[in-house]
Amino acid sequence: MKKLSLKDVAQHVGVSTALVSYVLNGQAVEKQVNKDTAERIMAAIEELNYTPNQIAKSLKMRTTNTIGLVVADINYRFSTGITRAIESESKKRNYTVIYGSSNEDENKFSELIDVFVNRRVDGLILIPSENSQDQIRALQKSEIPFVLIDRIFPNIKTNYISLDNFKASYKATEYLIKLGHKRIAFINYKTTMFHLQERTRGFREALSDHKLTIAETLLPEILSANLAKDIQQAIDNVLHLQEPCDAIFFATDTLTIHGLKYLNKLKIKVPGDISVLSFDGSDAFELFYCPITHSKQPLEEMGKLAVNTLLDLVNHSKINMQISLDADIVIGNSCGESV
Amino acid sequence: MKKLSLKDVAQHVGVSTALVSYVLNGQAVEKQVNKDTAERIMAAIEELNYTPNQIAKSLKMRTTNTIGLVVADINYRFSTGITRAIESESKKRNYTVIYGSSNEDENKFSELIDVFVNRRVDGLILIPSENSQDQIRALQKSEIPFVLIDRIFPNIKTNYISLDNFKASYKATEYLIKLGHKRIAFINYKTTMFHLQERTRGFREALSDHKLTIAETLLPEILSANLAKDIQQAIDNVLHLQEPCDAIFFATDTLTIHGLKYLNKLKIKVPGDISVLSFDGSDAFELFYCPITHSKQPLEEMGKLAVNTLLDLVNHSKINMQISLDADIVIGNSCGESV
DNA sequence: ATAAAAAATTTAAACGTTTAAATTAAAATC
DNA sequence: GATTTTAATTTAAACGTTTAAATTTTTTAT
Repeated sequence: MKKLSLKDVAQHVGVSTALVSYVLNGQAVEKQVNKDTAERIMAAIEELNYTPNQIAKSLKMRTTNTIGLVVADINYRFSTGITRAIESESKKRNYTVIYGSSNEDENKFSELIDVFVNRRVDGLILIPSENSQDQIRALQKSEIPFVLIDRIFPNIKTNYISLDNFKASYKATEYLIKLGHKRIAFINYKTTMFHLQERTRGFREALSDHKLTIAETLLPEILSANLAKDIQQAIDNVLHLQEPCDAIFFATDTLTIHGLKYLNKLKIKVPGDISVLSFDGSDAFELFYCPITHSKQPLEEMGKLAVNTLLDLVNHSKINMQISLDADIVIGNSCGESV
Repeated sequence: MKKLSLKDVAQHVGVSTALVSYVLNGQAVEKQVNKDTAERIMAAIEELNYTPNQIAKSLKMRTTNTIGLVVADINYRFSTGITRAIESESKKRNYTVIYGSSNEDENKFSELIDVFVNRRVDGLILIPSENSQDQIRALQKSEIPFVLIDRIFPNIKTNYISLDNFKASYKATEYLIKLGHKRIAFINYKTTMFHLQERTRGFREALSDHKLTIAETLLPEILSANLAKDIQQAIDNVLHLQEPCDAIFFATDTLTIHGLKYLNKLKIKVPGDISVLSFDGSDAFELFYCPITHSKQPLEEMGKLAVNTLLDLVNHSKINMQISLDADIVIGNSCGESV
């Protein structure tokens, strides 16, 4: 059962390939194809069950109707959420997504982009890994459209859809403060990534705006290479200060998970002994005995906006979009809300 | 910065496109290209930073070096695990994966396959949704190679990589029995899917082989459309029999999660009040107070085998592979192990 | 020096589309 | 019925590769 070509259906109808192409692409009226002929062609397409060869089409049109998506790690809840949103929005717009995960490795990130560019994707949606500025700059020099999601580089002017991490963190911190917490620890990665630094900045500013002192001992930094141990160390430290802390705000869901595991191990009760607030939720929270209060990113919206922005760029609009969205706080019971 | 073509580098060197193509594809010696010329061409490729247009190449070669992957739902742990494995193995073999999620919808499943086929993927790796037999049969008639993972149709002879679900379930049940449990409930979906039915079969056979009576009341069936409520109902039922059950074996990780949430709510302690065994693990288990004993599928291996089998097929080997793998039991403490 | 053999290179068609331009057929106008 | 206008269709080049076959150049043998 050889795949048939447009030529085959043209021959079958007894007409040139041009006509078939016209009716196939809905240009029948525009190109003044005889109505009767058009119908015969349509019928033949149906009958022979012909589907055009996208590869040939792509070559001719110099566009592939394909979006390349690089996520930071497929195992992140953020990644699957955003991927789902991007995929469904792309499909609506008749685009296919090619997909890859950098696993937080800048080299793999670059490789994936190269592969996608060679495949002539029409555009890229990227969650860049740390230290990939050079790669992003190189991309800018090429003419291929791209938009960043989630993580951005403040020194590089690109199109992006991101959370207003500063604001989200500020608000979440404020939420803790208003519940009466005075000694709040903020556990974040030691990182050069802007979006995470912004979370720290938001935390600090909220404290100082509410006249709380910022104790550096309450701001431990975790090395992701040494995640589990560093978190245990950090928690031990903030719990054993002479003025111990009354709440911990974790800067990512992964940090929260590791933190809660350790608190479980120490038999420290949430929120009885200590309050916990998480940046981002996780399926893993579901089985914790106490619903974890967390700020929640609008993944659906981000994905949708990313696709729409990208496709605008693909269609040669000269827009320049820097979109920052707000997070919601999902209120659980881990900050002592019901007390 | 216009993308340059093979012709451009040919002109730059002052040579025909054929030669450039030969050295580009490592056929320099075979095609007796002058060593010096070959070097000049290489140099030019480097200098101009030329990369071939994969689209044009695909059109000519009638192969795209692309694999289409359809998973059942991107949010399943199984999906992300297998995707990761497939992606990394594909990359090793110089293939790109195009990817989509059917969200357990047979129509979306079909659509995705159509899109991929139109894109001329070289082959497909599929986790079929329920009721997609017709689609699979249709695929068989086309000449495109594919392999199923995880879920298979016993009445259709296809290449597949799957778990031996019967055996895995049998062994897991046996594990419970050997720990002394006598009244074991098995909570599964009401489904036509073979792999899940096999789990039930394994459970039943293990019981009868160990001379335990099979009480139908201990085998509730859950409608996935009514997941949360059905599970609560099911748990209520098996707990309030006159001879109540001493262990629950959940047939999937999702069922386990919902089950544990409800047990939490009822303040029923695991394993103190009841033992719990899960088919497949989940990140969500991490924060449960008790490590959940579960059988674990070899995702890495499955993904790798799927890619290798598929690529064998793509290369016209006439193999016929039905591979069934064994699961491991990851021992936690939820079946009363340490008592 | 010439013929034959081997090495190096080029030519040109093909993959399956799209589409501007050219051509032909039909209808309208005088 | 000749001319113009409009409608319908075809032609052919192009997209960027690959590769069999043809051609040219160089080397070897006589």
